Amino acid sequence: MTDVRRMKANARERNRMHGLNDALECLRKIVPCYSKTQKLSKIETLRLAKNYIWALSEVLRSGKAPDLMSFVQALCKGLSQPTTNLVAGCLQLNPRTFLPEQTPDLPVHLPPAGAATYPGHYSYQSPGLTAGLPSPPYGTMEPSHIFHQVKGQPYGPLEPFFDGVLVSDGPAFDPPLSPPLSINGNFSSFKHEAAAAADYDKSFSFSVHYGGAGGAGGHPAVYGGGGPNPRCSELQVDGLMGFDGHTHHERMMNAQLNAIFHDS
DNA sequence: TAGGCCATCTGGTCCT
DNA sequence: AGGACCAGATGGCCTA
Repeated sequence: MTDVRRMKANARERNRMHGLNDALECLRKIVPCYSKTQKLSKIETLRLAKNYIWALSEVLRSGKAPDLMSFVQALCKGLSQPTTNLVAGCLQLNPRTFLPEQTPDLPVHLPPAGAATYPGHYSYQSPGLTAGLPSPPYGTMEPSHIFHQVKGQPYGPLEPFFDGVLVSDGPAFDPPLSPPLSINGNFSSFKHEAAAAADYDKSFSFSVHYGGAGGAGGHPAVYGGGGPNPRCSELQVDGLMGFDGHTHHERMMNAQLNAIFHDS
């Protein structure tokens, strides 16, 4: 191969890998626990994404709001200890509470009671939960990032699962960097849980939210203060990274999910 | 210093 | 023939 052809091939390969990395960066922002300062490695991003998809599939399959412990356990399956700690840190979880066999003697550093906090989201408190914990600042993840807020109820049916597990008091290191994704779904509308659903919205209303910039729950750094991320064009085309909440893609997803749940 | 992660280069293979 | 894709090799950077 001539030098010119080789150089052109190298440039193409570089470009291709940049595209791959851009897509991976988009994936990092979609999976739970996105942090600009503590980036997940490529392999950990893929593992976490796989676990996230699996966990959400299980939620859809079972039609029930899962408990937080099971969900986080599923998220952390196969992840390295530092990544597990990061996920735990994002959720204000003590890894020992959901991975007892893995981390039997982890030191726990919980924030002092009454410390300042960002209203409405849970943040991680330094120092790290374990010796292997990456340095702060950590990413943060609202409970609603995983599950949803039911009408008129701050964190809906999952709120009890956060009791004694999550710590909502404590200084925040970062505004939430993960897209404040929430899956709006009233799992309690199934027949066997009809009673519990009495106070909830009876109609299924699934939607995936990527909140706009601004406010403590916003995403200004990632989304450039309201503009789309040019690196995620393939997602924008489909509307997944939209700012207005209800894109075509999202409506399609809602329709499909609603169909699934109404058929069941 | 070792190990992990990453970007880049390179040659091979497959497809259009 | 040229481009896309892939995997191996290599070297740099960072952290424990």
